[in-house]
Amino acid sequence: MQTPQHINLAEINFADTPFGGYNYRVPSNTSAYKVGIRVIVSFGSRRRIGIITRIYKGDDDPRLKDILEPIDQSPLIPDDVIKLTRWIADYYVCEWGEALNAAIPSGLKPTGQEKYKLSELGLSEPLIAEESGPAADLWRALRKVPLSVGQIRRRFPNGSGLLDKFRRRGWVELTELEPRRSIHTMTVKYSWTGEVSYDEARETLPEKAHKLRKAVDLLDAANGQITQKELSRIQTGFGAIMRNLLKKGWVIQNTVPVGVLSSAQEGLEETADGVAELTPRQAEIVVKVRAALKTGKFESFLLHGITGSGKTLVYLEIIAEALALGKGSIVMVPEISLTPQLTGRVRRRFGDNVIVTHSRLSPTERRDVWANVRSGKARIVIGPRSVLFAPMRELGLIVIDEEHDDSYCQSEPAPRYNGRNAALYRARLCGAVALLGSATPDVCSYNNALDKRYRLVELPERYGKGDVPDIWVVKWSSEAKAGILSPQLKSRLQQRLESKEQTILLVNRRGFSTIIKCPDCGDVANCPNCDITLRYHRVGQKLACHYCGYEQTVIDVCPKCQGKRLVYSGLGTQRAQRELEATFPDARIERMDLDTTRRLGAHQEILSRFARREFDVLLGTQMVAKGHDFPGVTLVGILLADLEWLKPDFRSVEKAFRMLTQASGRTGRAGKGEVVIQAWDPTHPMLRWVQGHNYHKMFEAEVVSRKELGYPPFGDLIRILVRCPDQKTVIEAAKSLKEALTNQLTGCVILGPAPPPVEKVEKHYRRGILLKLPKRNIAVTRRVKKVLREVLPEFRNRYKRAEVRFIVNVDPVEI
DNA sequence: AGCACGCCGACT
DNA sequence: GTCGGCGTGCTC
Repeated sequence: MQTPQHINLAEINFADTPFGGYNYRVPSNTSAYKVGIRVIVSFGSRRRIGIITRIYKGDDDPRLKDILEPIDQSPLIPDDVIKLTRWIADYYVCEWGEALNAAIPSGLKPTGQEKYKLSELGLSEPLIAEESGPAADLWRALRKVPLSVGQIRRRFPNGSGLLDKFRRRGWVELTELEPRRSIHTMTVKYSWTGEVSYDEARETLPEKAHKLRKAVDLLDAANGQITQKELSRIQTGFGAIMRNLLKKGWVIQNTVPVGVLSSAQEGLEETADGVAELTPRQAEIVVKVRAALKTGKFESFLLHGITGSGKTLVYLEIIAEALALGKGSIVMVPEISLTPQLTGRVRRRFGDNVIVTHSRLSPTERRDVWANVRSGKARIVIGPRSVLFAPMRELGLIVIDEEHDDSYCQSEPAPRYNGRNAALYRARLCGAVALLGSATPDVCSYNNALDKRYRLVELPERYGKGDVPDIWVVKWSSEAKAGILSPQLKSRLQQRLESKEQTILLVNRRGFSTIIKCPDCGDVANCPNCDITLRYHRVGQKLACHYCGYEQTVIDVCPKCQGKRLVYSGLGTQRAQRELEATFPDARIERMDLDTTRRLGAHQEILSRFARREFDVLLGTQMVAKGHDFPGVTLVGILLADLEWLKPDFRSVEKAFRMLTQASGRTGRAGKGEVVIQAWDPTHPMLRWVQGHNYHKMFEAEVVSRKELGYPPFGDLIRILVRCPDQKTVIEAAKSLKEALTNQLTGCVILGPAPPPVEKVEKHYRRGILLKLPKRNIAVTRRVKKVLREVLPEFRNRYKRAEVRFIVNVDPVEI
């Protein structure tokens, strides 16, 4: 039985700082308040938008405030996603609000920031209008337009002080923040009233009223219903015309949500699909997954299928099954492969049931996508990492393509989470099937499969007549002065050019030269903000830092000793391009790297032109290695292969294997292909595994070395990065954090603090602390995270003024 | 994060 | 005495 004091309370979390759960009273009309809706509450002197994360009965307390009003009519964040964000916050040691923020589509976040405007008292301050000085300037600026704290700080010297003064005098007040209420984009719909028939209308209208006649014709053709949005696509300037019809009483208007997704879904080519017939192996896998789907219980599969083995077809069959069962599907793909490859095939098969999200969508488009998923209109949603938060009803399947891909890991800002693992958790919450696919699975995932945590299904053969390519490894060194191509690669490239076949060359480093050194004093051109050499870019004649984006003009005199013999050395894509053009003057060569694909659509454009054989050689960074089919390609050359496994990261061998394997997979789709790998050290064992197309060998070797060092999957890692503009402070802060952790933690190894490979980035010095926890030891993991939750806020507070940041990364992808 | 409050030294 | 700087603590 309830006591009278037991009233309805709500826990509110905010998606911005200050985070932390706060409790409010639920007003008497309780039915409007549900978990997952946004509400407006009073917080200190301000008003904030929060999300109800829990509704419960509790004792009243005079300190509690009432929720002011609800924003949404139905939950913005469905129940399972609320639980998912809670899990992310716990597991990845971040604020719940940060995780919630990741789950809200940008088109539904509050518009703008809070701004200050002059209060009545401020406006009536007569003196200041005449005076000069910063205060008067601010007053005049605010009289024109409200400004945010940030704007004031930027535009006025001592802005925060001035603002403080204004506040104290009561001259300013905050403007109301305006949440985006409607989850739909609205448009005006015109409906033919039928008071006159279309023919009568046409007779009434004068011959010359072309536009009015056109409007009537359009309405006639559209069964009497047309939206402003549709009209504006046909022709501009219908506004006045429709007002005219409105006045005549021929049409009525009302505001409706835009039903059809705007530009979001345009430009998605539907790639031609061959006859979709499953091989016996594929069919076997489909049967297994289908059976799991039908049980309505959580189950996870790892589909290990080499490049070209037909993983996509398996996905399509399972999605079809889910659709037939009335269940929704989420398909997660790496950002880069959101080109027509997979999306085109899914759309072709499932048409309007499919919706695609990607990073280039505007906030409004994201909101549309979100609304269409939630309404149940789209039963299949495809997108990168964030798609895992899609409000899909009756979720039955999550496909995670290229499950090993690092783009599933968000490193900045918090929540620093692995989208693949979070998706697995969501599948668990919903009783859905998770289907992870990869040609070169994450070593941890494969280990999970062997441990029976996932069910392993494999496609070891290429689908169709494609054959695995021959892979040659050759020694190459810059000292040889023979140019960037070894004789072996050069002659093969020559052959391809003669026989009109295509070649892909991978040089995983941007720019022209990577090191600029003065031979007289030994000085190397470094970025002023980071501990890294500047790269020379021939395009634009500049020196650039690839970490922070710093740029300066080319130098020909050493800034230290005025020596004039600066040496520009080191190979990047731009130098490779120039050397190739010099060696093969008739070849048509295109470069694809971050610098040539910055423009919207440029990436896809280059690939499409290559597919149409408009050029012979595609040269670029690792983006040339990922997921595209080019039947014309019969040669792949990989330069500087050693760079990959020399990276200071416990997963560098795994990553190098993957990249070389992926690149190799770009050839041989339509017959015999060849791959030439150039390396300083051609004896590296990893190269044998790549040559033998032997994932298992790589896996076995990695297992041995990681077991020895206690790295995943034989131990869990948590990395704490401490960064600060001052080197001394960062060293001290990291050291004392380590001490605090050492005192409070047992059962885990604490390494560091140590400077990371690049110590200084963007004017901030860094130190890393690494916690090695025993494998899957829930008790230890829990204790460690609990200690972090207690200790970190203390340290953040203590070092707040020194601008020290403490960044926690659970299961980091690099160390 | 913002904002209030309270404690100090520098000015009218 | 008052103004403004900055350190500390709270926001349901």
